[in-house]
Order: sequence, then C-alpha cells, then structure tokens
Amino acid sequence: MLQIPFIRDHKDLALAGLQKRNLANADVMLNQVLHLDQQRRATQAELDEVLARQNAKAKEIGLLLKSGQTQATEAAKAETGDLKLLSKGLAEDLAIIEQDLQNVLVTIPNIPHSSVPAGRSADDNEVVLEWGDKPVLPATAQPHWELIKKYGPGGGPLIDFDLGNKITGAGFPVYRGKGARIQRAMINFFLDEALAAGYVEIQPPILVNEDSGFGTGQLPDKEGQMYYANEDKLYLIPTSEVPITNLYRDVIVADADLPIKNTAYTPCFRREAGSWGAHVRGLNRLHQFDKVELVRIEKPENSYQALEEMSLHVQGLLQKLELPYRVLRLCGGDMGFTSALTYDMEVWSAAQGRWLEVSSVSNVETYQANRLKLRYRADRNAGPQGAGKPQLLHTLNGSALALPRILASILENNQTPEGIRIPSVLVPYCGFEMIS
RNA sequence: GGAGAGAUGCCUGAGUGGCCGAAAGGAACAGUUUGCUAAACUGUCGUACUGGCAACGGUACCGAGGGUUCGAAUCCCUCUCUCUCCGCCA
Repeated sequence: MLQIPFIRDHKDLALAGLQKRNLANADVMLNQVLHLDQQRRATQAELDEVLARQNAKAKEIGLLLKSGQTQATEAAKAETGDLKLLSKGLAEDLAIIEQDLQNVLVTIPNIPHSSVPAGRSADDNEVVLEWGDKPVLPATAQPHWELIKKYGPGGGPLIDFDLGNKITGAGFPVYRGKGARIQRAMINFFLDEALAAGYVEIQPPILVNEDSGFGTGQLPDKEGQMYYANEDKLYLIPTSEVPITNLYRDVIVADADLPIKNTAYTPCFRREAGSWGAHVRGLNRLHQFDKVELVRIEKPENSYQALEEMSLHVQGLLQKLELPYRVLRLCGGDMGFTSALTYDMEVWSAAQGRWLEVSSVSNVETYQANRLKLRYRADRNAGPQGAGKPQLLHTLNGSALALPRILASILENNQTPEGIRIPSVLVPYCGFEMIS
C-alpha cells in the first residue's frame, strides 16, 4: 500500500510510476486518494474538536458534582446532548471516508523503481544476462511429460498425473520413487544453501488468516487465486512469503536485529484460475508445488544491495545445478502488484525449447511494510532528541527455488539413452546418480 | 467438544466509574560516580492521526467490536485468544 504522505508530496512521481505499469486510470485514483485524504483530515479535525469540548464538559460535571452543586450539574448535563449527537455524526462520516480511502488505496499497485523498463507484457522484459550453454539434444529427445512416464518404481511413472487426478484433481501430481526422492533432495539442497548464506530456517503454517493475506498484498488483489477453507476462514498459502513476512506484522524491529534473513520450505497452492491452456503441460503449471523461499527485511538504504545478493544467490543455485539460465528485469507491465523491482530467473528447457520461470526475486520496498506496520526505530543515539520515530522497513522475497520447473529442466536437459543424469551437486542428497 | 479463570505498556504487575495514557518493579538507553567490571544515583523510556516554524497542544487506543453513562481500563453484551480441569486424539 502506498503511503499517503508520499502521494501528497510527490504526486507527479507516483503518477509517472503507475503509468509505467500502464495503469489506465492512475490519475483518477491518485486524485481520489488526495481528495478523500483531504476530507478525512478535515472531518477528523472537526471531530477532535467536538470531542475535546465533550471531554471538557465531562470534567466540569465531575467537579460540580464533587462540590455538590446539583442544579448546575443537571444544567451542564443537558448541554452535552447536542455535542454527543454532533460527534456521533462526524464519527460516522469519518468511518465512511476512511473506508472509501482504504478501498481506493488497496487497488493501487506499487510504484516501480526507476530502473524498471516501460512495457506492456513479458515481451518487453529486459534480459540482464544469460549463463551457460543450451544443450543440443538428439532429435529423439522428449519433453519431461513423456520422460516421467518411465523410470518410476515397477516400471510405472516417476510422476503420476492420472493418480493425482484420481485422488485430488488436475494439477496435483503424485511423485513416486526417485521422483519423490529427488524432490526431497532438492528441498534439502536449497535449504542448506540458504543456511550457508546466513538465512534462518523457518517452518511456518501453510494456512493463514485474512489479516496475513492482506498484509503481504494477496488480499484483496488476488482473492480468487488462493484456496480458501471456508469453515475456518483460512487461506492456503500461494507462497511462504505470506506467512514468513507476516511474522513481522505489527512489529517494531530493533536496529540491532536488522537485517532479517529467513528461509522456508513449504508447499504452495495456487488455483491458477483462468490460466490453463497452452504451455501448461506436465510440471509447467501446478496447483500444488514445493518451493524454498527467501525473505529479507532490510533498512531502506540497504534493500537494493540485498536484492542483488538474492539474485546472485539464486544464480549460484542454478549454476551449481548446471542449468542454463537467464535473468530478466521485468517491465512495468509484467511486474507483480506489490513489487518495485523484480528479477525473474528462467531456466532453458531443452526439449520444450523455451525458457521456464523458476524464480522471481522482488524488492517491494515499503509496500508490504506499510500494510504490515513493520517498522524499525532509527538509531536511538542519533541526536539530542533521542530516539527517532519508527520508520517503515523494506521487505524482499525470492524463490530459491521452486521445484517443478527445475525438475522439468533437469529431466529434459540431462536425458541420455541410459536415463536421466542427476546434477552432481544433488547426488549426495539423492543417493543416486541416474534416474533409470 | 464440556466446565472454570483470564487478556493492561518491551516484561512482571497495580488499577472496579472522573484526580488513569495508566502506579510500582524489572529490562533497555543516555549521563554522573568509578582504574575496569559490578553497584549506586540522575534522566529518558508506547503507537497512530492531527494543529504548529518551533515550544507546545488536540484526539484515539488498556485483546476485538458494540452498548450503558455527562464521563469507561473499570459496568453490560457479542466475538477472538490464552490458561486449568474433563473428553477426544497424532
């Protein structure tokens, strides 16, 4: 959520930023915010003044009562009726204005960082770098959804979509034998790498309440994309970014505790409503998948340095897995709602002949922190006035990594007549060198 | 799921209608004393909105939401959560 003082002071910047996202009615929305904010302040000033008079009157009555002036007391009481009516009306007005203001504010996405290129779609993303050589496969090479039909226990599939379909539905695959073991291997590898990079491992709940969904920006923006347990009003997480970041909701972090670097493995659940069709075969798009996530909480002045570190961390993983990849800087039109700057990492899937997004690393600056009320106290010894006012922190998140498309790439890129070669870095975790 | 108790500031904890944004202690921070550490002493020590150049004011918040009252941390109602006992159970 954008900060109102920012819009008030830098409307031109906000507008230019939102236009980079091709937000058609940005100007209208910003003007609405400013107008409602103006109304809010005026109404609140008026209300505060009436309440102050009420408080004074009440105090006066208390004193009169104490001195036993019954008549004067009754007279004073009679005067409070009008004030009460007035304040009640103003309070109602204020509540409506605040609600309207909130309603507009939550529909405005984050302002893109100055380095974000303008653009409408994925075609306009900027390729930052490419790493590795794309493998040249023989003509007989198969996409992963064919490869997974073999190599499973008892000659069955490694990953069974039909079985998943039977017990749950489409997009919920069953991993079997070495298919299951390589999943576990990747999770452990990714977590160990995060630990080595100084991240603290967290195991969060995978259902969250409405406040958490709001805090990280899934609600109300992506309401329909999350599974919802109606009876208990809980959402299945679409990413562990949600519970991990919400750990710090309503928290004022001590200066000494920054930065905060957390990592978590969780399954992720996405309804992917409306996104099925071409290019979603096999592991390319699932309703349930596993992911190791990085979440960082940083002081504003350090957050872009942290973003680069996260990008390098993810790239390190891909290099160790020997997967050719490229890094994209997303354009304004392709960037997520909450993000100020996003790098996507895409792995080359040889048999499909296309890039697959396996990680998305974002700095959302204060956008989530403003909803979360996640702040820190600037240096207590800064000046003679002592402690500064609490300031919003920056939050960052990134996948490191999402498993299914990594697995798809390994299967396709490393296929040989003898079977699938496991990247050497995963062998100690798997306990086998080939899927055959 | 049943019965009972409770929810106050960073923590402990006092506060049953006005003098309470809230005692006291602890922690933390700054300073004084000190060869160092410790101790002692002094001071600071909630958040948000809002007015003001500032000094300094106003308003709201004592789990959440309603209500009673001139006035609510304090009384009433609803909800949420925590604890204890019972039941069920990985």
